Amino acid sequence: MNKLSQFVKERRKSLGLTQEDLSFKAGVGLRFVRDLEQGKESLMLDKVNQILSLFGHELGPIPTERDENS
Amino acid sequence: MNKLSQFVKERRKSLGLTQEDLSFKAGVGLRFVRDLEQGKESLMLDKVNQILSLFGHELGPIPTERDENS
DNA sequence: TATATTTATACCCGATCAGGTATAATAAAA
DNA sequence: TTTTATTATACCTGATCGGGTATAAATATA
Repeated sequence: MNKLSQFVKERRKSLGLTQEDLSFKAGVGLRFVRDLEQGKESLMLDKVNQILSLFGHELGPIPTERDENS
Repeated sequence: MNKLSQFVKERRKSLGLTQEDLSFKAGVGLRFVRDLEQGKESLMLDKVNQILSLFGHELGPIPTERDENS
């Protein structure tokens, strides 16, 4: 479970949507939403963006996680 | 040409690397680097991250570009 | 408890990506 | 200019993603 999957899961729940609801609204398959929330690494960029757009977000390069305790 | 492709192209050049150099260092095919820099939308998430990691970055959800002039 | 809802996992298959190669176009250097 | 290096585009193929479906597990509700 990575940051992306956590982000999606949290946003989805905060909107009171099921995975099925989200897949429908985003126009992707239910299986894709599941793979995403389960932290699958090999996903199509554009499909992920279809989902993130529902949350007003998109994928972009961000500095790699620095260790919090350093 | 989107933000991601611009980011990669700029970072690559700032390091004085050719697309071929980058593809080798990242462990992806040359064709992939080209598709990426050309702004292809349908790319594999993990492959993109292989490249971004060389720049100390990774893909993550960012707020969708708000219009600068509003 | 039992029942319904939601989520997780596994399989099959068409569509498509990534790699490889070749060729063309562009840019840089001599 | 010619030559070289780098980038862009097109084709072919194996591998794999995403959709659909089914089933199981987990969670919530009565």
